[in-house]
Amino acid sequence: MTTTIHDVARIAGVGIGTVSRVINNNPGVKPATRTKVLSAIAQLNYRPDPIARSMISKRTGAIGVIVPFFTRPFNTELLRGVEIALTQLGKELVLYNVMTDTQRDHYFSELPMHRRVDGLLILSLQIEDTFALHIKESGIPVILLDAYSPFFTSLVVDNIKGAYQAVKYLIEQGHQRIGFINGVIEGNIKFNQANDRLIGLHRAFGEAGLLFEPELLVTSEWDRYGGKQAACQLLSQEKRPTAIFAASDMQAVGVLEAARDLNLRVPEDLSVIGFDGIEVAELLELSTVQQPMRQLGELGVSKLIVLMKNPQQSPELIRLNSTLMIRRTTRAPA
Amino acid sequence: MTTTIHDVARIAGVGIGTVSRVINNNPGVKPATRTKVLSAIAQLNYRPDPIARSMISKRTGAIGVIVPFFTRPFNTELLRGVEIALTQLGKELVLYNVMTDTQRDHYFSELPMHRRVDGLLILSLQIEDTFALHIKESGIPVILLDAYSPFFTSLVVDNIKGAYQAVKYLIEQGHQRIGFINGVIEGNIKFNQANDRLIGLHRAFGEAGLLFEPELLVTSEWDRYGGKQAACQLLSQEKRPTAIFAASDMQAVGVLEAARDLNLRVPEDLSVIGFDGIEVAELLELSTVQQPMRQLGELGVSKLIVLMKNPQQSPELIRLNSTLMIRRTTRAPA
DNA sequence: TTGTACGCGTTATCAA
DNA sequence: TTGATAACGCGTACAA
Repeated sequence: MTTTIHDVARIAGVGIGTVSRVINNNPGVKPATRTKVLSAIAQLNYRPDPIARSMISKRTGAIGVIVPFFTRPFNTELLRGVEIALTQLGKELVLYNVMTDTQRDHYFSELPMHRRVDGLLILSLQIEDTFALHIKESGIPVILLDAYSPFFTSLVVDNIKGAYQAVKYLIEQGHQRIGFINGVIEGNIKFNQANDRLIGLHRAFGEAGLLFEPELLVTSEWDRYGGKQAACQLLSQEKRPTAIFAASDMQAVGVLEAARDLNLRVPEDLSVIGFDGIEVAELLELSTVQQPMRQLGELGVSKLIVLMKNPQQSPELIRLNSTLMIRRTTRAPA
Repeated sequence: MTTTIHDVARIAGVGIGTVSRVINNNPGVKPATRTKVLSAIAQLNYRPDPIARSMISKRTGAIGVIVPFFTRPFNTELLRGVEIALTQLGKELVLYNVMTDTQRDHYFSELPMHRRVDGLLILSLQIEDTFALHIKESGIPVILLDAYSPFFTSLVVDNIKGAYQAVKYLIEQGHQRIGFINGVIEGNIKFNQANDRLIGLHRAFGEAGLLFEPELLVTSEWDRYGGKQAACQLLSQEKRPTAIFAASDMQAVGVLEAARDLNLRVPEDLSVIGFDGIEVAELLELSTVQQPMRQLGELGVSKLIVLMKNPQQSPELIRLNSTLMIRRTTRAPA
C-alpha cells in the first residue's frame, strides 16, 4: 500500500493543502503545523509521487539525451560531461541511444510529443530541417552539442581551426606530403565536422603556399578499421606521405596499426596526428587535436537549463576551441 | 494546447472509453468505429500522455540503471550491453551515475520509492544488507550485474576461474616470480571481484606446488595510475618478478608505462597480463582475461524483464565464464 | 458494442 | 493560516 498525501494529512490532523504547502516550502504555514506535518511525514516515511506531481506541473525533472553512444568514444566523453552536470543539478538523465538513421528520426519525431523529459540534448547528430521545425513547434527546449542547426542553440568545436593548427604544425615541422584521412560526411554541409576539418587543412596549405594533392585525401569510416584501410591506401602510393592527419583518434589508431604492418616506424618514418583527444590517444601517446569534450557537455547542460527558464530565447552558435597536443607520434620528416 | 483523448472522442463522434480501447488494442470494438477513431487520431496527430498513463497503470516503461559510470571502462562496456538490450525492447533507460558512496546510498534508499522506473539494474556496486532489505520491501524488481547479494538475482563473471586461468598460463610458460596487482577491496567479501581474483591466483599457485610470496602482492586503485605505482613498487624489488598479473586492464596499462619508464621490454623482460578485456587491451595488444561484458548486460536485461513479469521469483546466482586472451605482452621468461 | 463516471496523487484556487 | 474542491489526462468498472 503506497502512502499518499492524504495519509499524512490524516496523521497530522490537517488538510492535504497544508501538507502540500509544507512539502513545497510554500509560505503561509504556521511553524507549529509545519512541524506537525513534518513529523507525520517522517513517521510514515512518505515521499510524494513524482508521477502525480508531473501530472499537474507538466515537469518531469528529467532531461533526455539523444546520442549515437556507440559509434565513437568521443560521444561517450561528451556524455560524461553531460552526466556530471546533470547529476549536480539533481536532474535525471534519460538516455536515448541511436544506432541507425531510422531510429534517430523516430526519436526526433516522437520524443517531443512524449513529454517524458523537460528538455533535450542532442549530441553529434544531424537534424533535417523538417524535423527541426517539428521539434521547434512542440516547444520542447533543445540544445545541440557537436552539431548545428539554425533553429537551435548549437555548441560546436571549431573544427576548421583545429584542423588548421594540426596541419600547420606538420608543415612547420617540414612535412610537405601530408595525407589526410577524413571521416564520411553525413547530412548538413553547413556545419559538418568532416568538411570543416578538410577546410582547415586547405587553409593551412594555402597559407604555406603549398599544394594539397587530391590523391592524398582518403575518406573512411570514423573507426579504427576505416583508418587502417585508408592508411594502407595512402602508404602504398609511390611517393608516400611523410605524415598523416586523421579526422579522428580512432582512425589515427588504425594508421598506427597499418604503419606497424608495413614496418614503418612512427614517428621516424611516418608522423601521425589524430583528432578528438580521447583517452586512447593519451595511452598511445598519439599527437592529436584535443576537443574540450567534458566542457562541451557541461556547458550544454547549463545552456539548456537557461533555455528552459526562458524558452523564447533565440538560438545562438557557440564555438569552443580545441587544443593541439603534440606527443610522440609526430616529428620532422627524415 | 495539448490534444487529449477527449478531443479525439469528439472528432470521432464516440466516447473516450472507446478511444482508450482502440489505443490499447482492447477487444470489443467494431471495426468501423475503430477506423473512425484511428483516423481522428491521425488527423489530430494525437499521442497519449505517458505521464497520465503511468498515473493509472503504475508503469513508466523505463528501467533505471545505477552504475559507477566513470570509474572504469569496464562499466561503460556493461552499460552498452544494457543499453542495446533495452533499446531493442523499446524501454527507456534512466541513468543514475554514482561517483561517491554517499550518492550510491542515496540512490539505494530513495530510488525504490520514486517509482519513476519499473525496474532497477545495479552494476558493479556493493549493496549493504540493510539497503538490500529496504529495496526488497519496496517491491521494485532488481537485478545485479557484476555484483552479488543474496537478496537479488546476481549475474557475475567467475573471477576465481578467470584469475586462475591467467596465472596458470603464466606458470605454464615458466614464470615463477609472478607479481599480482590487485584492486582495492570494497564492501562485501562474499562476492568481491578483487578477493576472488586473489583466490584464483592462489589456486593456480597451489596446484603447481609453488609458493606465492606475500611481497609480490600489491594493492592499488583500479586505474592506470594505481597500476603504474604498484608496478614500480614490484619492479624495484631485488628479485623482481618476471611477470605481472593485474586485476584490471587499466592497471595493466599502468604496468606497461612503468616498464617503459624502467627500460624493461615487454614481453622480453616482463610479461604482463590484465583483466577485463576492454578495448584498450586490444589496441595495446595486451594479454588479458576477457569478460563477456556485453553479454552480461544483455542477459541482465532479459532476466529483469522476466522478473518484472513474475516478481515472486526467488533470487539466483548466475556465473558467466571469462576467456583467456593471449596477445603480445606475455611469453616465457628469459 | 459503446458511453459515463470514478479514481490515480498531486498542485492550485478560493472561500472560510 | 487553513481546508475543501477542482483540475491534470487517462484506464476501467459498470450501466446501457
